[in-house]
Amino acid sequence: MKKLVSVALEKLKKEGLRITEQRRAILTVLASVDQPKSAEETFAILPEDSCDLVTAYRCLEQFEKVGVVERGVRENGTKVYCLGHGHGHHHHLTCRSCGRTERIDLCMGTELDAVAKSFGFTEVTHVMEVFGNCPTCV
Amino acid sequence: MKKLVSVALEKLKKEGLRITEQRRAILTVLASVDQPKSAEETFAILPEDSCDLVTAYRCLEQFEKVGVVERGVRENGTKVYCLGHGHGHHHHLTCRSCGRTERIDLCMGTELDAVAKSFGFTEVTHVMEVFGNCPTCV
DNA sequence: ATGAGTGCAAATAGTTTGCAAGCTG
DNA sequence: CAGCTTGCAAACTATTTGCACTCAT
Repeated sequence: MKKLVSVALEKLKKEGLRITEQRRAILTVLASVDQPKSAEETFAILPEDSCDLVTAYRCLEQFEKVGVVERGVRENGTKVYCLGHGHGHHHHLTCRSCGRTERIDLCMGTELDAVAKSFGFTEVTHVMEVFGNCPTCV
Repeated sequence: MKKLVSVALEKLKKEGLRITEQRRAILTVLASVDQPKSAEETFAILPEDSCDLVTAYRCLEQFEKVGVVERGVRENGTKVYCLGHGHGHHHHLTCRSCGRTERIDLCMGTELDAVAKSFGFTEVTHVMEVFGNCPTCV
């Protein structure tokens, strides 16, 4: 998991962003969990006084901008972020009641790109989240 | 377009929901636009004093619960709703700057269902939105 | 030293809730 | 006429912004 953090930090540097204790802490949290987290959740896991909640929001936004983290959306609209798990783009299956998350590699990014481009759209991105009730929560 | 509204009203009745002027107005708006709208946007299009913004929120929530409308999420997390266009489940390609929306029939709901069920998840739903910059906005 | 990054306070956007009054079936 | 619906006010959650100060480079 340590590696994920240093790779991320490396990328930050490459993109001209500065490396601070706060950013290192946030990335460490994201690397230690296996599910996408919202800014507030990430903040809650952070060691006491690592940084301000606002900083968490700002950092995550920056991280996303340079591609260090991927952003998803919860069923209720909350934005969530996760490190690329070293495997780039992927999606998640999340339990509505307990939040348990499984990784899904299924993705039709290529097809979507093609369709979007046929409409003349550029810089195509997509958000996809799958929700359900997991076996232990039924 | 009129037909869409009456079909929807019919469904409401079948589900035990009451038919009011407010609901009719909201459905009429959704039927008249070809893109998913948020509660606030829908409210803004509504003829003056059709109903309260809160009512729009509540109605859309009810509509979704009984399957009269489908819910999606914008890139920024805003919830959006649209009538089924009479063709059930589908997705959208939305321009980030002007909001222009194209319908996409591409969907891997079946595959997602299968994967989710293999994890033991039930009541599987998914949210997918595609974003890009449309040709006239470049 | 200089501008990116941070903390704190306060403002926003979007949405939800409580409650009394109104209207539908 | 019972109870689903609505309107209004107010609370809330998630997120953003302004500004002075600090720290990484």
